[in-house]
Amino acid sequence: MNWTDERVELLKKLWADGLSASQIAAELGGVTRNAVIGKVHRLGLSGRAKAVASTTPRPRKPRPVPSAGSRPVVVGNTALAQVMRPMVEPEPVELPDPVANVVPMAERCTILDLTEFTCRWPVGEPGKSDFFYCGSRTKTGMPYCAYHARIAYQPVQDRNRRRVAR
DNA sequence: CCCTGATTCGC
DNA sequence: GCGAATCAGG
Repeated sequence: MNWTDERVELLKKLWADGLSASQIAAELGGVTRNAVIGKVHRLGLSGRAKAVASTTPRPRKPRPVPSAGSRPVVVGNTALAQVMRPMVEPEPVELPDPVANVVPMAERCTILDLTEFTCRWPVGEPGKSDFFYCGSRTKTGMPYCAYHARIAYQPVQDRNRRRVAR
């Protein structure tokens, strides 16, 4: 997944909106929060709000590298994220939310698995085989994980705006 | 332990 | 240029 102009633009927007790097990474799909942060720095967008006052120059550390068999390292379910992204015609309302596809497979659970600390955000069609709950960890006392909470409590038109007019 | 951004440096 | 690994901090 390369940094197309469109993705960079979205990154800039979300960063300006104050979203965290991990949230932006989930929104973009196919990238980690490290990738987002790295890009932010390369774009010169860093220094948002409270710069972590690390006046102390961080000592560098030697990097032991696997060297031999370079492992693939799969990050998240990038496959699903990729499928969702290339939405050619943005239909206003009934689009499946790209959000649904950022939920890691490992976290997904049924209603029976839900606890006080698992995200209750439903994904898919209830009754269908692909239906599940997010299952990610929630903030204490919250019904949703940090990411879905943000969406759940966002005004509807605000949620749609991005898809419609981006 | 969860999370945040910052930084380095092999690729 | 990219981003994993790692850091410092909340």
